[in-house]
Amino acid sequence: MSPYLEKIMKMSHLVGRRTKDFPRDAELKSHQFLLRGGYIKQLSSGIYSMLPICKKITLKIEAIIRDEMNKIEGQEVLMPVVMPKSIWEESGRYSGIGTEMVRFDDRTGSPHVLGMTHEEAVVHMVRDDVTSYKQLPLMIYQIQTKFRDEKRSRGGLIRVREFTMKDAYSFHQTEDCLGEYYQEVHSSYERIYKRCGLTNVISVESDTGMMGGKVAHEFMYVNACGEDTLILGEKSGYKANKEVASTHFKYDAEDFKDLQEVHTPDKSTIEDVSTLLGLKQTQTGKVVLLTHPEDGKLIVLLLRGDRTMNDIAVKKALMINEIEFAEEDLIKDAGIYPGFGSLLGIDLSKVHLLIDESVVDCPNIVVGANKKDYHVLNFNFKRDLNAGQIGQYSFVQEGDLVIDSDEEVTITRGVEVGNIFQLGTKYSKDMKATYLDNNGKQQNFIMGCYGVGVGRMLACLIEEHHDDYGPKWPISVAPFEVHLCLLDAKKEGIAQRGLDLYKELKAHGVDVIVDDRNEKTGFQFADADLIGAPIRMVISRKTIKNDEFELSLRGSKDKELCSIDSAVEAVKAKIAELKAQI
RNA sequence: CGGUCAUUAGCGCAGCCUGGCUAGCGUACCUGGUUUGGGACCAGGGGGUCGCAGGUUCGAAUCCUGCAUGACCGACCA
Repeated sequence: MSPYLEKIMKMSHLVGRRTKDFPRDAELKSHQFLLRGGYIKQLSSGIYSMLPICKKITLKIEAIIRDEMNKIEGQEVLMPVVMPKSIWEESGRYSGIGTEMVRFDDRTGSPHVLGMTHEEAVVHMVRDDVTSYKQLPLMIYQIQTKFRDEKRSRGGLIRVREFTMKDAYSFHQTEDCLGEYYQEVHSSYERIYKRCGLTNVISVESDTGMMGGKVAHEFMYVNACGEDTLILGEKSGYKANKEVASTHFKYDAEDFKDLQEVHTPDKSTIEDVSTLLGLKQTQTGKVVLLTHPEDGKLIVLLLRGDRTMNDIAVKKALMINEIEFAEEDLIKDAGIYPGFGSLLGIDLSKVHLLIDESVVDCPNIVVGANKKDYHVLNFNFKRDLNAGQIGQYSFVQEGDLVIDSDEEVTITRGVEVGNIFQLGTKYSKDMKATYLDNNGKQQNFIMGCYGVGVGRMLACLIEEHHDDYGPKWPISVAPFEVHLCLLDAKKEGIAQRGLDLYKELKAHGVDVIVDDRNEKTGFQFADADLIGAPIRMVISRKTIKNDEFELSLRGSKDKELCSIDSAVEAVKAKIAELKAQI
């Protein structure tokens, strides 16, 4: 081999500067170590370059994903990052998606977008190609770059604008077939996380969001740094994203008391009113006032005072994409007095009325009186209003009961590292993608789609596996299996013996990096800790005397001495041992 | 989208309030030497459009205006 090429994968030539300085803007451990270890370099907000050790980890994660996708008969493809506007118009999403999709014109002025997901592209790919039921079912996947112009990227690789995603799309004749395949993918995902060494992952029911469709699950890495809130019933096995979680309400029956006005000067917030009247916030009601984007009418949502509007549920109930808070004029038009708003005595035909389940049976609550400085005691929905569309329009909160159970919910946080959706025929209908069934009749494909965020998973792996000095990579995804430190490299032939061993290990397929720099022990060890290879080998003046090296695991104080002559066997045995543990 | 703060060498920062010689410190980097089991030491050295654009001034890293970029926090409670 050329002497120039031989320098590769030696610490002296590794690109990616490690530093003991803590980056100023990094809060999360994963973010700190990714920067301190020379894994990533930020180019812009939420846009990062990946340096060699990070790319190596990514390749290993991708190889595991690829292997699992192939096991469930996936066919790997590559779709473009840049797509013409036209296919996004076909699906109707061009106007449905907001500014998170980057739009631009090419040199001829024809409009294009950057792909943030690839349902449109895959349907375009398949619809003229797959024409017979005999070709179904099938699954197509890719590992590719997505760009989403997020409002706020943060936390290193946890939330970014440009990222690598494995996305897969399946096509079926029947809902049953989709349902079965969906379960296959679910199991496949469980194997992916396990093989990568990410253990604390659960799947939860989730919102279908911009994807459309009915059934959906998200795979959540459970950790406080997560941006999603999870609602769990530990005994009943209930698991859902807060966005779609349901609860149920139980109230002790009370006699309905008479409505009664009460003077509440300048007290317009729930907190002030409940304090003034000596009531709990659960004994109050409030209205949230919104504008309907299509007919411009006021939306009135009645909630128990302590609860928070679930905007996703509201949008779903009214089948709209956006909601905004109502302007004061619109509120007054409907006959509602801001700050003391109420539904008592207003013309209900002028508004969209949504009733949260929390108030339906909640007895004798305080609500606004619709005039300045007054509230009304003892409102009872069924007696005093009994109108509107009842549903769950508030988020589940601490103290709520798990649906169909008397257990209190457990609330925790998670990072979404994967998602699976049953799309049904949404895209195949909108984009006119059909095949001929065995009766020669045209049918729309029934579809599913399945995503895994590669970089986000990498960051979660650091969150799960690290100590004070750096990441402790599971051997299946580690940038190197073995980190070989040569101490006192100038002395007693250590450098030569070490580099020979390094070449021998490489020749036997061991993924090894050698620290060939003439650096102090602590300096080398600190770098080794930041790189986080699971196995460490050391050759030094002490060990070379008996032609030995020292073998230890990342983060462990236990060391054993082995003969260099039998190093390959010893290291391979250790690698096998670690792999067997995953 | 709103608020707050920031931007000076690869990284972390000082200098700015009160304008003034060649812009400084730590770390990292280069050369030579001594060192080597948890981030060594000595000597020498290289590296800066002080985020950008205007303005004030004899003179701007420093004062003023605008812009850009980034970070953090917030975004139902009428």
